[in-house]
Amino acid sequence: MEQFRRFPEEDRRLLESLTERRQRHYEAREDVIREGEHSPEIHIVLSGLACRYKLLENGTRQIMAFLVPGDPCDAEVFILKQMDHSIGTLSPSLVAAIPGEVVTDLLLNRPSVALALWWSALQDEGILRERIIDAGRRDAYSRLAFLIYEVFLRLRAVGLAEDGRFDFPVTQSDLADATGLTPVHINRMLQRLREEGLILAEGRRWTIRDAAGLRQAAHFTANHLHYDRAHDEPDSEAGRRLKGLI
Amino acid sequence: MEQFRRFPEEDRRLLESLTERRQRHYEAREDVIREGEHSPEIHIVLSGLACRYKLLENGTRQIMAFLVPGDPCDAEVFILKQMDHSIGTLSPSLVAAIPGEVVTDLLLNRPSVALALWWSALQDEGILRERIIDAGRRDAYSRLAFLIYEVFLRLRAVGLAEDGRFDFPVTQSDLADATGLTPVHINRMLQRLREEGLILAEGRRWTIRDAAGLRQAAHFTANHLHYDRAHDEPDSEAGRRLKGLI
DNA sequence: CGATCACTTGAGATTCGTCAACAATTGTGG
DNA sequence: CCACAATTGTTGACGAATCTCAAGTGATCG
Repeated sequence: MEQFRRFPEEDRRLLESLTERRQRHYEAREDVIREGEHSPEIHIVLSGLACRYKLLENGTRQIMAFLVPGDPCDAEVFILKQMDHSIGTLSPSLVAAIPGEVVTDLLLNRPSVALALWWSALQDEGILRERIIDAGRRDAYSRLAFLIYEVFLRLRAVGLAEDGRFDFPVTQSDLADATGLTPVHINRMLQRLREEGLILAEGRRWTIRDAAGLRQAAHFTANHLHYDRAHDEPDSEAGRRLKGLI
Repeated sequence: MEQFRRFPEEDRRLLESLTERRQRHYEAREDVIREGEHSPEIHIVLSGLACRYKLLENGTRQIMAFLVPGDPCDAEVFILKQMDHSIGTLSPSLVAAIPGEVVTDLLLNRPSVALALWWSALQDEGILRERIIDAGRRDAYSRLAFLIYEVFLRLRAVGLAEDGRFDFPVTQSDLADATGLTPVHINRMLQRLREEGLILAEGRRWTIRDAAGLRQAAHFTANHLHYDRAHDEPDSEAGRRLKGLI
């Protein structure tokens, strides 16, 4: 959540204490919240890997986003009556629950947190848009490369990818559900990525062996992640405007 | 913008006067704002049809969303440094520009407007997610049916579709760019939709002839649009919480 | 040690894309 | 109002990407 702008020390401690108060451990493949449900609290992934998904009439599952540690899951139930999709874990995960009233209070009194939440929502949108391009205009090979590279970047941004190595506990079926391809085809494309020396996947442990090559295979351009002002740069105009706003 | 909750009369008048003050007419296929740009104002489509799109390296265009009258185009430049995609018109359109400071002021002092903007952003997200499913798991026929049905619903929600008839001034190429298909294939699928008596397209004027059939062809489930509490129902818990919030 | 789940491989079917030609419509200048 | 150009829509033949089905290998776990 600090990728848009660093929090004041006070806010960081406050958030840490909030996430420590109500935690729950989920097994792999458990639901955190289901389509149609409303929740009085919002959830934040602390460790593990989760995803937004939807079950379709024909029984297939579409994964619409991966959620890495630090990602808020369901800030939207706050405004909308119910979830229009489900959140489920892919690996054993630790998830914090923050009561709605507390979030209200944060939005009211902690502009840095409000800004971070807003930024997170906008980043989500950017990622979704990119995934549409991905699905619509790239072939299976690029699509898979894109997905892997994006997950890698996002994990690295939260300090979970050292030296191009990271845990990515998904099955080839999960990747199929996320890309809209079949497991069989995912398998073949993974082989190609491996043969070409771009990645290495040993069990759930992945390694990016040729980041530039992978990026190229994915036709990746990063500006949809809006990471570029992640640090202590002087605030932008908009940032300044909003700082005292909420 | 009132689909989530009606505005107080005062707010409505305020917004109307704001949109009247700075309007600009665009021809078909003009850009309102381009990828990479930052704008000191946000734009709202008043009439016509616009879209969010992105040009890819290979020269193709991906349309990620249609913007119908009432839709805010670029509320995000408010927070993010620059647009990660472009907004362009598809037909001659009237677009209002509202200066950033005014928006700041609205967010501060007009909870109903703040809520509407937030809701609009969340609805956008839902639509994007649905489009991912669309691209990933539906065949060309359903994809096209889905797109048409969704546009119809959104136009109807803003009073621009009487009796299943509405203006939808797009070429088959535009539809191809929006669905990730080729114009040729769009043509064939449109023929099929016509043959089956689901739709009628005479020039830019479209008619839904069999809404239920189209809905079925599209595998459409509407909850991602979150229209269900469009009217003067008692406020939800979240709505009440937020009312005094921003 | 057997069962289950994930992964791998091959062959054939299907959807959709590509290319190329042509028809219909719209727009434009004379 | 006409003639022509440009854009949009339509059609067919063919090829490529991806899916489906089916079988088999390999790991993991009780």
